[in-house]
Amino acid sequence: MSFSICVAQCTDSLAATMDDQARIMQSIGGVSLAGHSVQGGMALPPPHGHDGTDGDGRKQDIGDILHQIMTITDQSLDEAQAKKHGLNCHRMKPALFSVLCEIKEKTGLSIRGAQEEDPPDPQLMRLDNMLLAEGVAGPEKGGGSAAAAAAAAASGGAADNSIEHSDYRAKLTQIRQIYHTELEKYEQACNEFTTHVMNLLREQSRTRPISPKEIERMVGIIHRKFSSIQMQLKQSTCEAVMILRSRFLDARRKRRNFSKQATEILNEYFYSHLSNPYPSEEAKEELAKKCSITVSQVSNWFGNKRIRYKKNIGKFQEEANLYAAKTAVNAAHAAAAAVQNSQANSPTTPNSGFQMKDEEFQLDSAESKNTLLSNMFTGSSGSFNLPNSGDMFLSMQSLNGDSYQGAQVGANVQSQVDTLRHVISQTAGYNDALGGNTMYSPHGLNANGGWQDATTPSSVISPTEGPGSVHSDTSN
DNA sequence: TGATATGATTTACA
DNA sequence: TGTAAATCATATCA
Repeated sequence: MSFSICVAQCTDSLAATMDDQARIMQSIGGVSLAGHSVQGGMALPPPHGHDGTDGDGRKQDIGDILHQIMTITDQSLDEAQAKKHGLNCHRMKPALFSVLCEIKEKTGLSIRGAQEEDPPDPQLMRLDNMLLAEGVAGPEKGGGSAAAAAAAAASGGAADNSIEHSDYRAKLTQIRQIYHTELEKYEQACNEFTTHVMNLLREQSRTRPISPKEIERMVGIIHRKFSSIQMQLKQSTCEAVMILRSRFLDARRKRRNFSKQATEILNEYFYSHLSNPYPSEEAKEELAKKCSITVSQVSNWFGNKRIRYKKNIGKFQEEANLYAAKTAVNAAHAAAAAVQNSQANSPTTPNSGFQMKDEEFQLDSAESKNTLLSNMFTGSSGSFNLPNSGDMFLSMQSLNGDSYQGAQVGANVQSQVDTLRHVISQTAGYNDALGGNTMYSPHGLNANGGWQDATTPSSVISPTEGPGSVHSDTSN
């Protein structure tokens, strides 16, 4: 393909040079080398018709010379070498050489085509940069992980994502390998051809005047030819990478819904921070970890949630109540655990039972409290299902950054009790909420639709909030 | 199959 | 740079 074109062009160039030489030889006139081989066994016929009148004869001569040139390859290598040697040793050779130099100078051959250094091709630079950025060119750095990682960061489903990611990387590695193999081949071919041409020219420089500069120029031409071929290779590689990437990104657009658990975790955080639903970076990371999604997905989710909640608060009322109830149950669990811990840690405590101040409820165990609260929320014992309330509670604990700390339990007991009482008093109104009254109010929203204190995102890790204050926002 | 839900992307802005 | 808002594109459901 391009290589053969290049070779053909170089061969043409060489043939043209030889043709020039033949013409020069012809024009030398007085210098006769009759009887001796010239240039690879080419015997110059005796000059005739030099007065310019015998045009046909001259044409015939040129025809003969050309014929001899064309039949050079018919001769054996030894024969050709012997003839060349004969020419080099000829007594008139220096004279011939100087004449050739003179003619060359006159015809300007030595400077013909001389050109200054080309500036770096911007297109080539762009291609190089892109290949470098994609990890195809340059040192291997995990197979162009940049694009894959960027795409992976924005896509969901950790497991599926990693499969897609590895698939992308495998294909990119394949492209990289092919690219490097081809590049190596081109470079090798370029070097071989350059060496060959240089040897040829050096060889010829003994017979005809060829300056090192000219050799350099020829090498430059060859290199330019090969670099244009390399550019085609780079362009093809870039296209392949772009296609691969677009396919990968297209696949990424096929979204999958988050798992139910992930949505619950996110919703819990959202509704428990309703007054300021702006998780900090740490909170986002924590949530992302818990939900097996990425931080940017958490950000997306909160962005969507905020806007959709704000747009249609009524629609989310039920959901808000649901999560408030869950939070309440969690808080109840926390309170119960706190009490139990407190009892266990303080055997001298006179009050052995957990009693509400108003004596309305006596909660002996977490289970009974859970059942009781569930009943309260739903008005019946079965309609409000909290299958994972225990798990949810655990997740809420860690979500808030504070693991339930036994050491602080004693100090927090009172606040836990207060919280529980608060929750219960709220849940008492939940039945009303089901009938149209609302337990949740968009209290976090300003009159102009913005969240209060939106500029100071809350953190999952909030030292001022104890486990019982998980729902601190919702309980307002 | 259309309506709705939902995750992702884009654009503008402070 | 993070967010609001609009919008797109796909998933899900009746």
